Amino acid sequence: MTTQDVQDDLLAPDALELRAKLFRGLGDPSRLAILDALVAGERSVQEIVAHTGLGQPNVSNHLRCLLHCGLVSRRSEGRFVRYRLADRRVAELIRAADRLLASTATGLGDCERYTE
Amino acid sequence: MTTQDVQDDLLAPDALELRAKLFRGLGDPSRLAILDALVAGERSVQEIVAHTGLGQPNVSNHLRCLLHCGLVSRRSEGRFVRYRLADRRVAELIRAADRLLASTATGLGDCERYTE
DNA sequence: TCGTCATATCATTATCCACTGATACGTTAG
DNA sequence: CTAACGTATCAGTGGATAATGATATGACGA
Repeated sequence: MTTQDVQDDLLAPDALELRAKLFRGLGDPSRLAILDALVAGERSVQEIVAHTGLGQPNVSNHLRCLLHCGLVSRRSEGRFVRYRLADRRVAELIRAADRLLASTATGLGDCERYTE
Repeated sequence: MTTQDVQDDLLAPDALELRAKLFRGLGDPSRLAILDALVAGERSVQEIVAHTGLGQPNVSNHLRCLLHCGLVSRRSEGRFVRYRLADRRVAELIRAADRLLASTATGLGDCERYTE
């Protein structure tokens, strides 16, 4: 078994880092609330502010982050900017997480590691 | 539209928190490495240490966390404890994330918000 | 019974990351 | 052209979370 064969069994470190980044990106309640607002369709920043209850600069900053990593897309319409999910698999990933939460990962309710 | 109707359009705050916790739980490179080691099947703590290169107390602590939230399960075999993924949907969630990374969320490579 | 091995626990420390408030920027209407 | 509206930017502050090293605990073998 060559070194390459050994390595084939391991995930490349940067692939692991990318996964971690994606999950960390989704690990923020504010960004999840924003994505949840977008599951229903295209929305403006103000509509998202109203939907989530978050502050406008906060929403704008998170949207910039989500846009940069490619989870959402945007188009301008005069002074309004409308955001949407870039791919329906974003919603699918969140639904897959929900199914796991409902069936297996039931201990998160009384998790002591993460604050509520 | 009653208050209840309004609420129906919003995700319950604690449902959002649970999602955030699950994703934060997966947002750690060490825990992802551990889960990746378990995708291949049941392993002992030492095997996971060898596979991931992480310290033994570190692996043990993360396994405790994963066990508590329900993502992995364990069985004792003498002085050895063997861990495995509690549900194949854990691996499916990770694969769904990988597909998103490969196709849409391509900006995470040069993400400035999260360290590498 | 005791030493060894495998695993678990925890305090300390260091690092990571989100929100606010003020304000800048672009578009629109009068 | 200017004020108002919608959105974007950012420094400062505060809170969250992971790894280490030492050590405790339980099982096993001689």
